[in-house]
Amino acid sequence: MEEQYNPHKIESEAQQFWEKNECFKAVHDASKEKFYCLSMFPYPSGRLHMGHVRNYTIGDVVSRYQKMLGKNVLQPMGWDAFGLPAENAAIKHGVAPAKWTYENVEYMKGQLKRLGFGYDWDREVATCRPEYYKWEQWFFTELYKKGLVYKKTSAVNWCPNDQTVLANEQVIEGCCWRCDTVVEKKEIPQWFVKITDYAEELLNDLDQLDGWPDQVKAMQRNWIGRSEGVEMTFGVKDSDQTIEIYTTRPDTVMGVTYVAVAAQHPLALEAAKNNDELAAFIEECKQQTTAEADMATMEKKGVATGITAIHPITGDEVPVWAANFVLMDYGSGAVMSVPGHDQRDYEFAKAYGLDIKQVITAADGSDVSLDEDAYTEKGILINSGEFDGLNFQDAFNNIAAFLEAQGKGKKTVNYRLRDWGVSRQRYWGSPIPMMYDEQGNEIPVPLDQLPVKLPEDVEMDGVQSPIKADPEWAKTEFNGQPAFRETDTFDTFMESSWYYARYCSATNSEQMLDEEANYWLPVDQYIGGIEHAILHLLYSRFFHKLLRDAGMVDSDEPFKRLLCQGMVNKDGSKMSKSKGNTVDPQEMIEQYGADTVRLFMMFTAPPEQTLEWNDAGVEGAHRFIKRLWKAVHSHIQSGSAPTLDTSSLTKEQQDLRRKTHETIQKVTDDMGRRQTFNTAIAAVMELTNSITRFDVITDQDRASVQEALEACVLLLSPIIPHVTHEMWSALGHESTVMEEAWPEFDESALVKSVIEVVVQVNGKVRAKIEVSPDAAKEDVEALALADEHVQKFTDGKTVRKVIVVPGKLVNIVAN
RNA sequence: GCGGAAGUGGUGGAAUUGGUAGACACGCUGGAUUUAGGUUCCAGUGCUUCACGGCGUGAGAGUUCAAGUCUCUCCUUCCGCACCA
Repeated sequence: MEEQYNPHKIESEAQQFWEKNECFKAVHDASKEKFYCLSMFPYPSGRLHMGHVRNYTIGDVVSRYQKMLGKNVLQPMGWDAFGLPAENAAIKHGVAPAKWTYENVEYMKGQLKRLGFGYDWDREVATCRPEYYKWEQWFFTELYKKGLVYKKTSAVNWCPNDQTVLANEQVIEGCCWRCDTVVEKKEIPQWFVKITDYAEELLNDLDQLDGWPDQVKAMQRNWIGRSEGVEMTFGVKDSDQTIEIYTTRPDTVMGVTYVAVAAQHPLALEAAKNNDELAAFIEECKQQTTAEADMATMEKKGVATGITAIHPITGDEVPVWAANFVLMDYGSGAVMSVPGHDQRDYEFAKAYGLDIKQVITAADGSDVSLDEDAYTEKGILINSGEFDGLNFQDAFNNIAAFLEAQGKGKKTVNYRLRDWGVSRQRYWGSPIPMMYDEQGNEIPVPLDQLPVKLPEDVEMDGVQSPIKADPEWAKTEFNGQPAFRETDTFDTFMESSWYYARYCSATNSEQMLDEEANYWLPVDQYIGGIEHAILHLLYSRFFHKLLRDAGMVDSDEPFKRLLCQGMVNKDGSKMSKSKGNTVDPQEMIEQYGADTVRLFMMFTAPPEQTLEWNDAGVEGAHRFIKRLWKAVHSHIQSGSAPTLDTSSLTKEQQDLRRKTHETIQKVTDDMGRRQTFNTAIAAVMELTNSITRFDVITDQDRASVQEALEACVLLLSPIIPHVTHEMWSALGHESTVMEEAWPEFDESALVKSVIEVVVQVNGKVRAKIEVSPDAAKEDVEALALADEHVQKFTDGKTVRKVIVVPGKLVNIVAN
């Protein structure tokens, strides 16, 4: 062992050792308990950023810790390789997206290796490889055969900058999630996957996910948006048409004074043919749909359609209005309006002079006024004929039953979740494996013709996808007849929705998944950014259920435990190129070595919390490694230490040994149950400080230090694996530290001969006394009362009460 | 508006079950080593007070022998969703 800590030499040697001995190869072995640890795979953008380093360090620490616990660990890595940036870079630099992507993959792979992450590279996947997307294409055709895939022409979110369709989830406050351009509406034929068929299961199964953050589960619940209500049918006067509406407040049905429909509602469109004002309004609404951000605050506007609706219960005639606040794609695009008890309906009624009728009054009898606002609380029905006096729940049930008996309505469950539009008009993605005959009939591409390969050697003109620009590409045949390929590609969320499963069977060229999938899955620990709380994590859960229903996996959920790591900030805001506050991981590794970067990341903040980058903090982490290095070096200078004789330890030796075992106990809990790696490191730092302060005179002193140093090395090895690899052998071991068992604490070492007890008078600390751990309560109390510092504060007062918390404190109440 | 998280020294953070607030580290101050800088080592470091003490976890109330932790009211910040009938 060299006297000076030389991270580059040590790290290179350790990495070579791991590679040569295939230390991270994950082998299917049904006799062993498995642990599948997965970090979200990166988009190969060029180089790693600090967010990646944080994410992957956490994953590597968990993996190495679990391996030391004796688990058969799988930790794979791959590339989310399709997507827009490759096209943009290709246009900018005149290089094919594939070439750009593969070069980035090579560079970033080198960076991951340099950081010492223990991946099984034999299972590496890149989603842009035909071997990968072949199975995605095949699975899509299977879903098509099952009726879970369909094509429909619909208004989609269109980003005029990226020239592509966006999923609802990719529209952030009316703007493109990637480039922030204001999104427009466009009518385009699209492929959809029926995620709504699984809405209920996706919602209910969230309850199984005990290992997920509440925040993420809440976001998914919110996104799925289940509501219970009643669907009912209004008649149309002088017509056999009807208007379907959905409401969650059927108890207010007797307060309906008008019906509002979306501008795009078929009835409104029809009525507009003879109504210029309505036609103009519909046109105006089309323009407005883009700015969804303003929707909530937008002024309520509408135009009377001239149509009269018939109330399903009373038979009363109410006007039908087209209104800008009614959404066409939620429910049926029409609502019953109860201005007395719905704030939007109220504002609209006020604006257009429509009737406001009160049908609900407060359950506690307090005054209800409709002068300023609608009364939206649930209360007791009035002015509602036979339903008067009912509360919300009874009214809900009775009115639903009444409508059902009349054939005019029924209870319904509604979801906000929409089907997943997976078509993209971009080039750099998996071709959608469908074709059309000359009549335009849909034909799924058969398995023996898969994959439908995306040509990789292309030139990008920056306007159109090369497979759309080249008419020859689409030409194919089916059963001897000419056919044309779909030229749209999949949303890249398709690839990232099942990669976690493919790692298990990554090299199988015959099947999408095999028996290994059921050995490794579900993922025991998933780690990634909170930005995927809805999109990726919901789609993956959906895909897992599809795989399950196709008989390929037998679990219901893909990710048992989820950790969303916080952002990496500098100067108070997220590191980003545009802000110019990035720190390049590569530079940090070159300056300090991988172990320092890993240690700093794990020490500075708990994993879910935002981490503030601090150059001085990196120095501090580096300094700690050097201190530990020095402690090991000076210890081994005097030769090997004898065996520790625990039966005859001095007080100082006992104290150090207790500290060692307390540290093992705490770090074990912090690394496993709590996942607070920052406090685990702090505990080892304390132990290191105890070692440094410990006077070494006898052989048994050296044996105590040996035990303490070994604990430090073992406990830190998941976090700083290279330097501990070197120190472990320097401490005289033939074995490899990463293959050692995680240390266990010795209960008997934790026993104290005296314990310190805090003495409070009226809740304030006044003294500390030393007592035997098995001292009787009465004796501790007597000792506390007799203490001179305590007496200073009890003097002249009467002791009313004494509380003794064994082993901790005494509180004397006196006045 | 709805949902979620958070607010503790100069800074990052710790306090896990209601029981010593500020572990560990950064920074700073003083000292040793050094020609100097850096490194390394030692000591100090919540505020206040000469001291005994007093005060102190966003604000205010409450429960309790005891509150950073529990309850209520309020303020602030961050994140997500948002005309979803």
